[in-house]
Amino acid sequence: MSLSLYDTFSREVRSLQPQDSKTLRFYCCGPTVYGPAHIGNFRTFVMQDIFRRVVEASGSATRHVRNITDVDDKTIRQSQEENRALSDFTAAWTARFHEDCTALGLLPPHVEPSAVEHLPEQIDLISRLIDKGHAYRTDDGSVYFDVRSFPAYGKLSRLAEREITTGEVDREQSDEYDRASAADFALWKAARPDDGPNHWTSPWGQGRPGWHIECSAMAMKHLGESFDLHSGGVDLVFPHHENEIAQSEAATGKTFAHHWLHIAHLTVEGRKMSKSLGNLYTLEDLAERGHTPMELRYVLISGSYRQPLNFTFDSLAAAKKSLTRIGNWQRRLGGDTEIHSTGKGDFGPFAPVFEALTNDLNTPEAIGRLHSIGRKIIAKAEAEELSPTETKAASKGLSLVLQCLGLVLPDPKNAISSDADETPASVRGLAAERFEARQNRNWELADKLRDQIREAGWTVLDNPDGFALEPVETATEFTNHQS
RNA sequence: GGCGAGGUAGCCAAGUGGUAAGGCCGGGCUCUGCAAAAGCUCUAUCGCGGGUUCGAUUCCCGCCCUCGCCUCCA
Repeated sequence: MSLSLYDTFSREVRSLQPQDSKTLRFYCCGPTVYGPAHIGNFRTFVMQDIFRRVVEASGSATRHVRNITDVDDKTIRQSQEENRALSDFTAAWTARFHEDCTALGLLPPHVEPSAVEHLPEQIDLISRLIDKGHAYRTDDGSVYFDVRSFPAYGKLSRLAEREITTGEVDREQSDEYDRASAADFALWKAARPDDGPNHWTSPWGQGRPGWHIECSAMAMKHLGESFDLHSGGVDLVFPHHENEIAQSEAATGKTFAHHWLHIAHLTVEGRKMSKSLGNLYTLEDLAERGHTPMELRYVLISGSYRQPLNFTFDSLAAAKKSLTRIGNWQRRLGGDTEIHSTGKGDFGPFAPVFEALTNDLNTPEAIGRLHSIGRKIIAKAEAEELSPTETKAASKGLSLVLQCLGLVLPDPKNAISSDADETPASVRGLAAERFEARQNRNWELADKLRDQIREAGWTVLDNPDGFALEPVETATEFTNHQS
């Protein structure tokens, strides 16, 4: 395996190797399930997915753990407001999250632990910290991590202690929990009246876990006390990951994660996403505008994960075009019928694409190379300068490379016969008739039938060997809706 | 204020100490009964000012501007 990857901790690009030289074990901070995830969240998950695919295609096995945060301020507050049981509430949003992930072609993690299902592990970890003098209980029954007991605190985000503790005064006032030092953070929060029934028994009384502790406990349980890589969005560097390091390493004395991967944020039309700006989009929002999840995936990988990426509806439209184009190449090369479960294999002429991915997951470079290599190959194919062997190699390489990128293109064969979708049989019948008319060079009838199909709300697109049908809206819906 | 990232064609976005990938849009062309696709092709000297160098967009300094994080937001 030869993947080099930027590491937030050392701040350099380092070669990544599984510690046991077989299985790369990594943890991803998952979603808080209190609403639909937005496209910015998915940038992180998509990049983590690419990471995994590249590792696996490089010949290493993976163990991928991504948690579900189903107990915290937001889930509790929101479920209370809606008068729903917390578990029902989070189960529904978890299901929605899974649907979105599937639509985006994300490989499911090997383990997807939930925070409420790991309370014993969290309580145990907190106890260890108290025993070692790294945590203390307050009068109200909460437990805090004592930042001063862990001198290395701040090493990931490189904040000197002085900076950590200044500027805390305002917030401390509004915080209902009392703590010894402003930088200390909650491991266990005592139950409050507005938590409703959402509290659990602990040695320190009724309450619930703090946010950070769940990831430490679950990562350790499913990956061991020391594992290969941890990742999340950049905003998690501080405080979340900093706190995870503190808790975990204070408890175990071992290096928590050996490599830290952080994905930069997505901006929308040049601005930070926020509810007040009304530019927080979900997959559903994009679908309403006629865009597919794969188009979004393409956009999300069109920039370097280390740089903020500017999402625009123009780029979504561009993605649609590019995907169509690549799909056509696939068809022209005859398609690749073999299944490549792990993405391992001979990339043939597309090897440089994969190579770009192993260089710090350079997805934009990979896409660039994919286009230039693909174009050349198709030109040769058109000129009939491609031998059957070369065609096969190109077809397989293209298929493998697309798999590494997680891009699933619509099967052109399905589009031609249009039997896999919800096209009405009547429309399909008309289109079939029209195809026959065209074969007989009966242009008059063909044009008439096309008009009829259009009246039924469908656009018919001719191919040399068949036809495709598209609803009229989606065929024309790619203008920029932003004002 | 602290820490960090960045300013590359109309838009999105890579990259390199030796005169800039790719995609979209736009122009030209080919093919196509029409329409749509598809294929080919054209379009930038890299925020500003210095410095180092034979040579900088790429390294250093200064300036201008944008953005992120700074306690629970991917």
